[in-house]
Amino acid sequence: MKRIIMHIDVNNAFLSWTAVDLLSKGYKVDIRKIEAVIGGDESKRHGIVLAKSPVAKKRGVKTAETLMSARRKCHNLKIFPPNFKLYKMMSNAVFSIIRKYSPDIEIISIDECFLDYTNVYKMYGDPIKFAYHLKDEIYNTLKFTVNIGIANNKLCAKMASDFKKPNRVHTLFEYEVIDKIYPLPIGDLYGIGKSSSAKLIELGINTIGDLANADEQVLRKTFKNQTSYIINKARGIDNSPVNTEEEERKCISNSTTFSYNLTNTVTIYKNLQALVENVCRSLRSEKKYALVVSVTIRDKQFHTYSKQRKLENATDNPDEIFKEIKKLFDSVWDEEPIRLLGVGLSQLTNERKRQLSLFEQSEEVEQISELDKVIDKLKEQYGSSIIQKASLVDNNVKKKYE
DNA sequence: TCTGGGGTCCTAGGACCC
DNA sequence: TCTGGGGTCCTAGGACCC
Repeated sequence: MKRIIMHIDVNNAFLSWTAVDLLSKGYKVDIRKIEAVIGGDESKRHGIVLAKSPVAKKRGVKTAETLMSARRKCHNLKIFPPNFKLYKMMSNAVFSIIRKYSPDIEIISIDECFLDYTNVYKMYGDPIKFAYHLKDEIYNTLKFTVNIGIANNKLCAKMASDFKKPNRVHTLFEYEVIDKIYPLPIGDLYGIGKSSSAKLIELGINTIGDLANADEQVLRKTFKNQTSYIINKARGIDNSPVNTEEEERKCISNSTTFSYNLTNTVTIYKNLQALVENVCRSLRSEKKYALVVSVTIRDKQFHTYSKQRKLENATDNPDEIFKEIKKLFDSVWDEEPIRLLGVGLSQLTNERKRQLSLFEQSEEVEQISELDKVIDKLKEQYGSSIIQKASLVDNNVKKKYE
């Protein structure tokens, strides 16, 4: 028997969620119905579009474009700041409605998930009727709309939910693939971005159908061993299972774009240290240890480069990680003014796997870790400003005078 | 003109070993 | 003077997604 998979996607999630929040606070305008976007603070150089209203979209506003450019397209554009705490709450609310019907869901981002309907088919019946019911229940309960795509695999369910928006249910069953997606431009295929579509168009492949019928040997020169994978995607073939288990995190990172470019090493180190503290907090909350640490630098020309190093032993110790980060930074920075700094941890393990040297006391290592855990607890209860390492108590962190 | 932040996965080249 | 081939690990960077 064929699987039945649904993909549930909140329409313009950040903007819808902010709209609902504003209306609940007495705001008179539904920002979904005007030229509006959710965007960062331009004075902090975070000035890009995170989400757009359908009206703004009609005027050509695209996600991730600059607010400056969006304003040129919409002369009455209203810009609202993001509220990630609110978004997390809204996200949890929608997933818990879906989870009432089946535990077989895979959450793939803050605003979308897959539901494997196969096992509950007998219980709830016709998937299309069910999808309409679910969509309406979400709207009636939470006051925002979703799109639902129904198909025989995840890829097609995802493609289907991306058809006409908002507030729609679409199907893309195996027998509908040729009619419904073969005519679409190649860039509409999930996983084919700007770079790959440019290469494909160069090869005369303009639609998903062109790719589905392409000569594998010809594509192999460009796409190597990804070739049959992307051709299968164009044909709507995807056997990946709905992954109910929460995936273990594979990396943790934190980065900041500064209001002003940094050149002063004292300020740079303080910011690197703050980034290290952040990633280490996440690391400890996951009860993991990192084997690889990396630093990323973006300079004022927007050139981005990085350096990483594998450690002898996995660690969650911020001082140890900061020492490495500082070394990596010193070895790679070319003294160009810095726009962004990032710190990353990867190859995460569940054990410290630490081979103690002869003179190292195991209790000492434990104590450091225990102290950090206590600090985390305090921060959790009283907010992150309650306690800071002495070296971080300095207003200069993230406030630049350069 | 201006361009966020957090992820995952893949490739390519060099080092190193047998 | 001419110089194998695999295999694995590490690092840098790019592509793609939301």
